Amino acid sequence: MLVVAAGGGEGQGAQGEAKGRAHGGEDTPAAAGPGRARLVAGPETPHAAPPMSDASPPSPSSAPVDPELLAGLVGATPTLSPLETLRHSTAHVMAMAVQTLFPGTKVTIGPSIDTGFYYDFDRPTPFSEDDLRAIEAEMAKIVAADLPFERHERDRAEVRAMFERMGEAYKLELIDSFPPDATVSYYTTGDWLDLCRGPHVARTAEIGAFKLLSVAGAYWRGDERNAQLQHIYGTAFATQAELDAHLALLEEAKRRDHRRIGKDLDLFSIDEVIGGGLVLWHPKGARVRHVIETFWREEHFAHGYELVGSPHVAREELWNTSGHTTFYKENMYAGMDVDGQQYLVKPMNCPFHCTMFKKGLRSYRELPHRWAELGTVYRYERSGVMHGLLRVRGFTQDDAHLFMTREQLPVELERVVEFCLHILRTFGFTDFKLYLATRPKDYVGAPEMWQVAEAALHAVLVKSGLPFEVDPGGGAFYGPKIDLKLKDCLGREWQCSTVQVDFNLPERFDLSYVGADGAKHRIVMVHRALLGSIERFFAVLTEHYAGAFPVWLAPVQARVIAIGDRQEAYVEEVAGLLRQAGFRVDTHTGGDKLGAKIRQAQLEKIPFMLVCGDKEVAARAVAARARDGSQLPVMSIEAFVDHLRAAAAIPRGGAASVA
RNA sequence: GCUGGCGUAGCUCAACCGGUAGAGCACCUGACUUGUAAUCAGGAGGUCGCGGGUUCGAGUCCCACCGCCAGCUCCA
Repeated sequence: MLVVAAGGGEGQGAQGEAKGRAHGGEDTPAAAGPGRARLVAGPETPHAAPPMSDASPPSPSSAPVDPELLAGLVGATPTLSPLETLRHSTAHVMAMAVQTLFPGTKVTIGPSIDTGFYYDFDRPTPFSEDDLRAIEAEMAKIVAADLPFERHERDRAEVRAMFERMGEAYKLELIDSFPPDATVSYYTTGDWLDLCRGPHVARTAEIGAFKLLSVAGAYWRGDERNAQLQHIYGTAFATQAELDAHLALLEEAKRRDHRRIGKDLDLFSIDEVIGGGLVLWHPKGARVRHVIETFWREEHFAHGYELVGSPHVAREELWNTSGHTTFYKENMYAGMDVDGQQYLVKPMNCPFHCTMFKKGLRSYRELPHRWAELGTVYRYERSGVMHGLLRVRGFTQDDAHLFMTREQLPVELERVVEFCLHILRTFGFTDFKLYLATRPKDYVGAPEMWQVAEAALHAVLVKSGLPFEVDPGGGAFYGPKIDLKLKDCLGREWQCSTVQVDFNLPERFDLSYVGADGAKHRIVMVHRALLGSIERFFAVLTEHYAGAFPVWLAPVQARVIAIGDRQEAYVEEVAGLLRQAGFRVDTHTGGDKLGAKIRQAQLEKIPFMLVCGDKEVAARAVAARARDGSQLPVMSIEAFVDHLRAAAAIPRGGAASVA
């Protein structure tokens, strides 16, 4: 029943939080910046309930590399794929070109990455776009010279002395981080050399097609307390055709950018006067959102959930109880004084649901409770990280909290994952990859409970038949979790869904139930979000469909078009009938030529255009054109209603969408 | 937040070395009454992101600020 996802992909859409240690707590107070409206930074790992794993910009996903592991590799040549080797060699050629053209520039590191390579340089003046072209030209010369890559191994002191003479301070720092007895290698390319453990292609002529794409600041070793370097990013492939294909993919991604489409189709906007990361939903976007949310609510009722609601603010005491004022301070906005009481804007919904659960004595007979809410939350994000709808400061989570006995956990987890896949498939996604994050070093809760939960999560993953990876120690301090990433039509991965077991809040809120034995037992709690946030999911949907939403989601499903003024009354009548039948329909009458009316509807990506001329009026029919340019036979209004009804049916569970 | 780039009409963009802001689309009006991706003509529309400064004169140069875009440990 479960579809197995394919491998590969671009690896976009992961985000810091996907790593389990939610990002907020890692910000130092000093780094917090002038977010005046916030509380003072706090130390620990944030709670990150149904973690807003949503709002992340497309960014490469990767596992952190353990420094000790790295140290163990020193001297040894790592295994790289042919493409990785080629890219790494291209990075060397770029560094050589840079040091040739810009003497005095210091080199740092230049690895291959999923989509190409980069090299970070230390140079007082920044590189310009023109510099990139000059560097490319110089690289071409090096490739044409067909210089050999030669590996040299020397003892550390010797190599160190060499780089010291060269004034390559960063290389010295790297060498000093190696174990004392390590053999250190470097590679030469002609008369240029670079500390490197390899491997490389044999000769520069083996380097294929490459292109330098951008230059930006990057911190030495990724730490913003370190010097900022110049990061030149490029990509390389074995053949020009592959490079062209990659560049075409980048163009396609640009064409599908939800910020572009959001503007073109008048779906949403973000206004600087309102504030960064705060979204205005225009009528068309709000209409799509309404369809998403209506479907979401109906499905939740159908799957044993109840909908609940909670306010946007609560007294500070609530957040003290939940612990947010300690471990989530970083991401919370400063409160407001109400009658002498401090109120804080909610960054999460869970404390409300927990409070609700405590109303009354709970029996095992009534469990589990599955309480869902489209809850709008606000979280501080640093100004540089906002990105369209993908990373915002105010967003609506499709949140739910499940309160249960520990015995119910395995079954409930399985139900949640199945439900999640059902929802995502309905929206047209078919490729998924799951990640299980297990107990970290610092954690709360009983080890045996972790064991039970991790085993249950693992069983769900296996049963799903979907590809998954385990991230040992990647769970939140309060419980293990499954993150689900979906792949869009360009193969990019996006994290939306998350299912997290929480051993923390039931303790903090003292959530319990009376068991069959008459005694009180601790509740087991699960947080989950399926779409993640409505904003982020909407962005992913928009990019996946390039704005041509499936009929059931399209803001306007059909436009009735009059060829001339004579059909205007008929057009309004047809539109009225379709609206009465429950469809989203508008009209286009007036002086434009038919071609112009068609063109406009095409640009708006409206699924059906119903052309009405004198012939259609006489026959009480419509001539429908689909947005793919195909022509439906002229049919009666009633026949078209049937056609549209079929086309607009919600493809529950993932039937192919029509038109 | 940091580094770099950018910010001109609703949108996409022009404006040489500083000389007093322009086009297309969209919008409004009129004409046209049209058969499947742009009919024609006219009109209106801009504190050139904001605030200072230099200059006889600033969209253009300088400073500060705001915003947007890209990047910010896939590791010698």
